[in-house]
Amino acid sequence: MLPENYRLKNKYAFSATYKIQNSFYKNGIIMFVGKKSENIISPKIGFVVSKKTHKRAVKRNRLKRLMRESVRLIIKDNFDFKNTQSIIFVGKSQALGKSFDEINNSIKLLLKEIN
RNA sequence: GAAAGUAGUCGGAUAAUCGCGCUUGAAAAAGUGAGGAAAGUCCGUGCAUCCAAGGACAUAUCUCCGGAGAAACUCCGGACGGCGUGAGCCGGUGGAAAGUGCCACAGAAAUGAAAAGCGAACACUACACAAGUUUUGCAAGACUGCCGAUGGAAGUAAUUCACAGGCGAUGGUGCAACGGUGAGGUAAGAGCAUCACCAGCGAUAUCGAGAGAUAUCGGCUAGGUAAACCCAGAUAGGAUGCAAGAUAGAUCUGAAGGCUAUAAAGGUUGUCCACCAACUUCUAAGUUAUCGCUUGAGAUUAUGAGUAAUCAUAAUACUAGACAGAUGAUUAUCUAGAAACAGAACACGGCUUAUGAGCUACUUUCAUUA
RNA sequence: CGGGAUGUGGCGCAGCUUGGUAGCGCACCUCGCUUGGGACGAGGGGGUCGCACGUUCAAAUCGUGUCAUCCCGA
Repeated sequence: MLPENYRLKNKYAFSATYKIQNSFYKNGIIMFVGKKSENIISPKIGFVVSKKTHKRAVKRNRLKRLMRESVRLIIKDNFDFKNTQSIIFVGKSQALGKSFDEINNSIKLLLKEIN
């Protein structure tokens, strides 16, 4: 898990982020970007791989962990999120079974889209 | 040496860097962190709340015997049946001489077996006869087949008879035709108070705790289907599942109408009796925390009892407990050049299914050599 | 976590209760009709009933297990 101030937690935060409908797609990963506001130190980030993507829990967990690890390394490099409140990454079936390098590149490309 | 069977084991390891959950601690830090199936949810329980604590019927589940177990579509040992050359494996395995139903097609007949048909009159088709169709009647005396002993008829006789009589063998149909195969026997035949072997039924004796096994005798035979209804026996308080539920805090508001009669409607198990509760309109609020939560019908080791499942006693350690939900990423080396199936969400006992590369023990069959 | 349903030609559905013949519509192929096409008419092909085992003389149908898909409740 990410450090506690980076976690996107409750149901209202998730649905609020989805409602903005500001999304980007790359290699089986969809990124939803939430509102912007001043005085935000760290963005809240959530990861979703639904049961419809794959039936087996092991494969869903694997994709989620790879995405989380990639984001963790990016945060460590002091990436500038430009005062974004919340971000959600949704894994789709095209991303299943890919290596860490492929996932990492996709997420880096997606995060460049934030303005 | 090859091919099998059974039981068990293993379920990646090491190092470096960057990280996560929980516990302890003031902090630094230390400890600890998925499975053999955690899966499917197919059974059975604990635990929790609510209803009932009264009765009847219905309903559901189970079904060889003994034992184990909290219970189980559970396990162990045995019996019987089936499969396999064998080691072994598989089996929802009570009752069809209580009753009902079903057994397609074929066949005379599918279960009180047997009608393998026959005769006559009238009508129709037809010129008529022959022949056919239809209708009606008949009940073991008749018909097809086998036989011609006995009796009868014909004939000198051999012999013949759609004569009486005897028989249910043979042929055909079908999964199945009121025991099977062979011999004797007979005119031909037949379980035929004839025989041998076998199946089945009943009785008796012996062995066994029992399922059952073995032997002898008897009469001389009763179709299949209960994973069709059913019968018999046994068992079962019901509903809802940890998002159960408990505690604390916040909220849970306020107002008006209705609450007499009839009918209808809700809940408690499917029904009945019986019992319990209540509605409508306007209006207000709603991102909580802790417990339940892991010390247990537990685990490991040893000893004892038992064929075994399992049980008893003693010692040892405490070993995930999250809540957008922890076990990860990268690199290198190795087993084996690329590690399968797969992720705890209250817990436990089973069953079922998925699974890479090997290893160990015992057993069987075949081949080769001595 | 709990509950329910479905699986049958290429597609959508009957048949299962009460076991013996797998059928209907659309689509497909051939022929006819037409100057040609469509429509119409006639004829034809194609499925072993998701999979496995069992009960039975006989299974799409009955029983058990298993796989997949869909839906509902908290």
